[in-house]
Amino acid sequence: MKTAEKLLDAAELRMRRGGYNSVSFRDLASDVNIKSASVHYHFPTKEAMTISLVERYSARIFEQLDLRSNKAERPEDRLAAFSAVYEAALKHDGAVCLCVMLGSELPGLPQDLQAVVKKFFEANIEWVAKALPSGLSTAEKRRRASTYVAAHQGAMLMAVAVEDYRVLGGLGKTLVPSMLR
Amino acid sequence: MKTAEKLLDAAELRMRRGGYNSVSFRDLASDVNIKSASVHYHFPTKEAMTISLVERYSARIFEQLDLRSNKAERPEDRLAAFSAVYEAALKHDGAVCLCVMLGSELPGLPQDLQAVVKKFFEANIEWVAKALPSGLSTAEKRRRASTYVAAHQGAMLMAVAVEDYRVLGGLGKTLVPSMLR
DNA sequence: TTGCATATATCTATCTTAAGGTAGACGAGT
DNA sequence: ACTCGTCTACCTTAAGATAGATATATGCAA
Repeated sequence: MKTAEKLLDAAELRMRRGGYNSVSFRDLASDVNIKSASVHYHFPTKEAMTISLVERYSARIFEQLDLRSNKAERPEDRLAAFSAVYEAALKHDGAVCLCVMLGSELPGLPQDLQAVVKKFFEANIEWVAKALPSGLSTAEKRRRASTYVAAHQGAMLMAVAVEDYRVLGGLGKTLVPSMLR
Repeated sequence: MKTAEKLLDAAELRMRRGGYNSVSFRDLASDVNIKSASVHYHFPTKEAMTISLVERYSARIFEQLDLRSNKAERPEDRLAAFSAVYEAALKHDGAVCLCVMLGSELPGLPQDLQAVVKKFFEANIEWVAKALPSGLSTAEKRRRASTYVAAHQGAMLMAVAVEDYRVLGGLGKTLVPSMLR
């Protein structure tokens, strides 16, 4: 596998566990058995690397959302697909969504990075809003979608904090009815 | 006001904006017009200071929860009080809950600090669980309470990220019915 | 085929900045 | 005299970043 990809893998894992400031080029370098200075060959700065990382992560999430929902027609099935994607990510990697970490640190992050993180959240809200019943107004859809996304982000955070992954699992059951009502 | 309190105020604001790693003794010192070495007179280490901070913060939150709910008997009113406390905190300070920040960085924090942050989350879940209708089983109460707390934590995060505080405002309306059903 | 040139990917060595923390002096109030 | 709160000066560690040397593989021309 290419070194750049390996670096992104290492960075993703670390960042999803400890956030932007917990990741150092030295750690990443030792993860892939090179020296920290060599990391700059692949990514000029830490900000640039993280932007690449968010973009790769975002693409993967939306790919999976499409995959899991392409046969789902009913709103409740599409919402369930959304939950499933994040539940799978949490369980598979034992770490929260990358943008939960970056979102919480947002004001302290470099400008351009802030922008791509915000874009990720907006895209999530839009995806969920589109999944909601067509009878609702645009504003109401957006309100509910924000709630739904927020609940998932928060649930991942709590699940790791209290070490109980069921927090995320219980979400759909509890939340979906209020989304469709 | 005492210097120690002023330091905690400064630390709280900074930590709620940027997390544990974004706070330095030098910044805090300059916030209250002393030198960074003097901070160690009031708090021996950064970890100790942050533990004090979380304890002060936790006490304040639960004080306000009791205050806003002492006349509330019905579950929906007590849940509304919970939402109101965090909405007020978000709007007043323009920053998320302290433990959203610390919770997201949890694995990278010093051990003793981790413990008090977890305790805060547990206490929140318990408070909400107690507010739920008495007809529900203990397990079901806990599941719903976790969801409710998680949704609020996530909503604060998203509200700041997408710069739209209504994300938190809309929570109660959307969520409370599913809590009581 | 030989031989030089270029691109790729890494290295060593070093710089600068900032962090948490410590030791010990100093001055003001009791 | 003693305590409180602050100071100056310093230590150690780690971070992001840069410069320039080095090795290897690829491509191309004589």
